[in-house]
Amino acid sequence: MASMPKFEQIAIDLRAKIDSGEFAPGHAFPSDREIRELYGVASVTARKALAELRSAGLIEVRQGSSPIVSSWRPILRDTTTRLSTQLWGSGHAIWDADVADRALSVEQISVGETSTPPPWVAEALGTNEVLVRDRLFVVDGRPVQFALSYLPAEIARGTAIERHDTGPGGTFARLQELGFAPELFQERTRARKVQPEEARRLRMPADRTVLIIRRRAATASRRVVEVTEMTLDATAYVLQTSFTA
Amino acid sequence: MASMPKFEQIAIDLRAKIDSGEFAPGHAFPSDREIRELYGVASVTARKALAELRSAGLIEVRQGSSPIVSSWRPILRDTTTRLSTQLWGSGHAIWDADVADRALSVEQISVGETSTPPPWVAEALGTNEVLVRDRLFVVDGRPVQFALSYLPAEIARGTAIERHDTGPGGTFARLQELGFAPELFQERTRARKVQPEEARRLRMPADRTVLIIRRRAATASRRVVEVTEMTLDATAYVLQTSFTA
DNA sequence: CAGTGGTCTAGACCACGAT
DNA sequence: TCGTGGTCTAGACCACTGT
Repeated sequence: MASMPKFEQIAIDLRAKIDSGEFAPGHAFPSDREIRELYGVASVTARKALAELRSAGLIEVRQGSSPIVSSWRPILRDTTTRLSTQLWGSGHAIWDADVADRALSVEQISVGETSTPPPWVAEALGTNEVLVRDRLFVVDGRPVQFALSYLPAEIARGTAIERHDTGPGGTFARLQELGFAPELFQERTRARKVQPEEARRLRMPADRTVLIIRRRAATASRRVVEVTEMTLDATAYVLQTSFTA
Repeated sequence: MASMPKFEQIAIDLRAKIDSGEFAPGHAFPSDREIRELYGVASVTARKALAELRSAGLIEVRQGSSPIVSSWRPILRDTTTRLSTQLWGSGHAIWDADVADRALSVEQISVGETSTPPPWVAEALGTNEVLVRDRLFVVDGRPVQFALSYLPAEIARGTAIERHDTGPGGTFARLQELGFAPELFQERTRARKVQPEEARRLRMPADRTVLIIRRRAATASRRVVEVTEMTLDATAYVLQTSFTA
């Protein structure tokens, strides 16, 4: 295809060399200067090709040293099973189903109250007095997601939900003990470019995509008892959902 | 934030002017030359700011004339209800639930057989002899998705599934009549940059993101009778799924 | 034909990391 | 200190659109 832009041609060529194993995961990758010389193009063009691969998550880029071919394996996040009663009812945190074989840590936990939540939160919960739980999830040393959870202060105040460690089964198990067992769930997901502050927190390139998942959890009597907004590095995840007709 | 790049500053500023209504949906937007003069930057910088907004779906860009502020409202695609028995069992195509109030058309339908399907298709269906249905979905004049469906030729050959119009209830209703009613479903979704050929078909900018959804449909006896790969313009959709604990 | 978007060149400056 | 990535300038050429 002679009509294809140079930067795209170069990106495709380099991508093929990753797929073929010529550049192996965890090893060095050509710098922009080397690409300039290899393909005989200007700086901007070489950088645009590099940006493609970085944005796609194929290479990891740091100032001061050459890029490295990524060895990341995406996380499979199953919407249904991770929230099933079997899991969070039997002493497992809902995250367990995602990364059973991955090294996981939860960092930067903060808990607090606010009376000025985002409008969609206030509308969903039916109150402005909410407890906010904020945390960052790190897998294999890589930040992959942060999540903001909101609960009615009326329910959560003075309970283990206010603590950093909410105990076995997590927030949902505590809600169950309080008589507000979540049974109905709805998630809405969209994709958009990451915003600068989000990119900083997730230590990801500024031109990458995030998945925004907003979840509502309600009791059997349809009272919404928790809403969460999750911000995921799109290159780190595959979302899965299973259901029956 | 003095440390923010110029192109980002400009993009944020222009975005704010869209949000505030200074540039109204459907109306003209500054060209790159106007942005160059407004902000006193070079061509490349102005273009990078414009590319941000175009990539986010906020403006529509055509060579030869100024950009236009987009008036698109995202499609809500509900994974669960759109596949419920009530819908496709009662004479509605599964798409109906998505766009009940939108002008929808299905274009570029092609049906054929192949003995060299993608590996994941052959593995899921347990055969290399498959029927392929390919179609493009257009909403309000905008291509928003194309989908490739694969069924075992053994089941679909000689049935209405081979026709462009599969009749009331679509493919799943025909499968039900043939004794292969789909009852178990699994979807896997990931986001990545659109590829050049995909962008051409969806008439979307080359730097945008697509959502790739792979669905498996199986009978109650766990025979996989259909798999589909859907390619969605990520700016056109919000994905929704509802479930119970 | 003029204006526009898409791409590209050949430089430049800065911040950062490894040595 | 030197190579790297991130950004930016001031031009240029081409393809396309509307007048």
